[in-house]
Amino acid sequence: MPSAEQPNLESLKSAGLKSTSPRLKILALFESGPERHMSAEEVYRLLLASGEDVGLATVYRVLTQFQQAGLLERHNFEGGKSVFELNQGKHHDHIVCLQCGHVEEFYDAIIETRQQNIAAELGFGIRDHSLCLYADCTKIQCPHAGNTQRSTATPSA
Amino acid sequence: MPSAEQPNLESLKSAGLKSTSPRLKILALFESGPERHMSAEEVYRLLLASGEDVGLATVYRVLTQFQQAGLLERHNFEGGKSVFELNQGKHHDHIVCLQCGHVEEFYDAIIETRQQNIAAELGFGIRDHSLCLYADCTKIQCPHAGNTQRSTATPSA
DNA sequence: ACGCAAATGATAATCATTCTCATTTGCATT
DNA sequence: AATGCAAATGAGAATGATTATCATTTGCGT
Repeated sequence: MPSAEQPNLESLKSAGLKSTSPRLKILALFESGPERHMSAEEVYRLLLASGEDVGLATVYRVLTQFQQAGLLERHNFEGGKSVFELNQGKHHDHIVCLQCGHVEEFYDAIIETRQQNIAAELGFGIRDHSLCLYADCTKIQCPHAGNTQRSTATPSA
Repeated sequence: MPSAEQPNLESLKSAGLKSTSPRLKILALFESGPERHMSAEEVYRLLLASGEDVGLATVYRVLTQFQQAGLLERHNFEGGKSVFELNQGKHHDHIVCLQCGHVEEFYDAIIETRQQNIAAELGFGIRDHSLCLYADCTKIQCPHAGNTQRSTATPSA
């Protein structure tokens, strides 16, 4: 027998979390699911669709635990619901489709540097930051038309 | 008698909104109140505190109407609630205290330019964007300690 | 196999916000 | 100044996302 290779079990263990069925399934969904960025309800629906029987409350709990453990990142884009993605270590910003909520990623070294400089100029350190560009589905040929989006949601500046 | 000078009445009129007591009071609060950035509930509480009798639903309605009319800007920072500020025409980004939600403003031409470039590089136009830096109260000597902040709120990147 | 703390799932509760609807009010017109 | 009516208001119900509660189940060390 070859030596075991179960990164998910390891991730959970090192996070102090028991290796349970819902947790493994949620982690697997982020690692090999159809979408990198998912809300709690999307995760819930995908699990139900694949025949898994997990409660919505558990999904919320697990997502929050994973976020606190550093396995996932949480984003609060427009639309009123949190979106999660696998924490891959590499920082990046986002561009979100205002029509369907689909997310694309980008990274710009100049902006990152500038943010640090601004923080320094203002005399304090940034704990975190959020940069999100909003665009229309039509412009980015987004393949995810017709999703949910809160009606009154308006981009903040 | 000198010629009338009532910018608020004008603002409402040109927005197609009737000049009512709640609207004038809310507008006045943003123009000369203690805080440039306020949530619906903060507005509501300040009005109650100053003896005005407006309903919370009306505050929400009026804020949304003002935003749609271009009188106010709406921001969706961390903390789960929308924050409004007078639309002064000059675009700026924000730095938000993670402890109490107090907001400071800044503008950086380099970042603005860079965002346009990124949009161009990715091949589509930005409709809007949101840049927000998050810091701790302690670091910015924020005078507004002990306010509300959703416990699970986490900065998005 | 045991035992117990941790985890789960169903449901109630909470929070911000919007909707409903009966009553009131601004304002243009007599 | 009196009238009329659409627009606005306010109280409370409804909604949507998320969290808390609590009895039952399960992972895992002994």
